[in-house]
Amino acid sequence: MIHIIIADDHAIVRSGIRALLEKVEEVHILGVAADGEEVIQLAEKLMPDVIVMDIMMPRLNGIQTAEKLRAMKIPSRVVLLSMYFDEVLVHQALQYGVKGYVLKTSLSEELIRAVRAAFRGDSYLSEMVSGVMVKRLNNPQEMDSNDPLSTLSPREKEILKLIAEGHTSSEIAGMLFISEKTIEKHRAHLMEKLDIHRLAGLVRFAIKHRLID
Amino acid sequence: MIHIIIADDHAIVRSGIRALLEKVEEVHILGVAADGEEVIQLAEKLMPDVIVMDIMMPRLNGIQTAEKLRAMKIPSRVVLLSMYFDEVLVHQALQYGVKGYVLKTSLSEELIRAVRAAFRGDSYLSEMVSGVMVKRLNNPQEMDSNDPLSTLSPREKEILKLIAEGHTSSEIAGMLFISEKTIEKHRAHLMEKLDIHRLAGLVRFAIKHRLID
DNA sequence: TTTCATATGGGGGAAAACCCCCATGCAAAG
DNA sequence: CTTTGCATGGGGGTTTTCCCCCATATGAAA
Repeated sequence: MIHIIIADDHAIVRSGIRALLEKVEEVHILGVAADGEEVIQLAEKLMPDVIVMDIMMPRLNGIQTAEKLRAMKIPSRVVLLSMYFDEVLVHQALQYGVKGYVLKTSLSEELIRAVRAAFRGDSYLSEMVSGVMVKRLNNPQEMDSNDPLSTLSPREKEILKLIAEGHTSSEIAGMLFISEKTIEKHRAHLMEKLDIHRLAGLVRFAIKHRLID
Repeated sequence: MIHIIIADDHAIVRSGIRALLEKVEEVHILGVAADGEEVIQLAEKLMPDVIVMDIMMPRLNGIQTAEKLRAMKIPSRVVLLSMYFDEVLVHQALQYGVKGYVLKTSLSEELIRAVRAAFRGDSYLSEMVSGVMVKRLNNPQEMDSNDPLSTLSPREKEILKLIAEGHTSSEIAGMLFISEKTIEKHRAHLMEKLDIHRLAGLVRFAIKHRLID
């Protein structure tokens, strides 16, 4: 029997995951929680084998909760669910002994696989996640990036901002008193570094990282 | 029997909601979809009684999908699921005949209630949602008009979303099975209506008005 | 009934973005 | 002292955007 606690701040998602996991025979759901604090309290009392929780929760988030569980020497294995793939979060999660990192876009079978692996003490990462992490291990130091913005030089950030504001390369060249070719060079370099190959993507990146708006 | 289609871009959530609704006896799940386009195709073929879908999806979002279903005279009732409460979205949703607006933070019983209400032709809004909407009805005129999104046709909004997601005109033409020239025409029309004459501006507009991100 | 918005489609062309190739100078790090 | 990253600049080419011109069909509104 795998004894499980489920945590997600969205009650419907919580119930959905519960219903999903309950279809697996060897699974028994001990309880559910809406945030990390509740997880801690429940875990202390119920000693689950596996805790399946969303990474984005109010009060204590998934990572912080995993950290605290570890500090309290609660032996439950943690499987994190995440909306997006975030390299930094995965990295942190693994440091705190998290056994699974599954994207919500993954098939439900992946979640079940992750739970089983965690129960055995093994790790399970969504394919997309593990792929990038392996690449990571091969060249570890290069960009310690807690933030992709930090991989950009000041000049690149300046130009990215102007691009995202809607200026053309020739306009930017005029503003900065340098050649249009240089702007294009920076633009290409930006795209390569960020692995974004379309203007629309650059604009979204700039907004997301608060260079504009 | 209530015949249902479920749509959410996160496979795990999708399966979870499916498992949840399948526990209700009179419910039968006809199919699931990952975005609005798939919903349209499935709904046309399977004629579900109720469509339960997330409001935030790639390609066609929940609101746009409801709008399109209505335009196509598909009689299925729509229940929208949303992460958070957004007055403008609820207002739009109700305009397009959406029968239910349920927050993901609601209890799963609420979703079931909403599905049953929709099946009967009634409406169901999460408590928090209905409260604010009633307040709204008491002073109706003030808003509604200055929303530039409302000046766009459904097709234009659909295409704006795809543009902002970073697709080229030819890609979009391929997705929608229409000519690249028509996409360019819509694009030009969009820019004229919004008085935005650069791609970067369109992306910022789309994000600001929650068509994406 | 005529007009208007919507949605569809096409030709052509200038500008911008995007993709290679090439190079120089400087400063920091190995 | 050589390498590496940053910033600068150019040649040349394809694709995409953006701007005109043109058109047809439908359904709603005036």
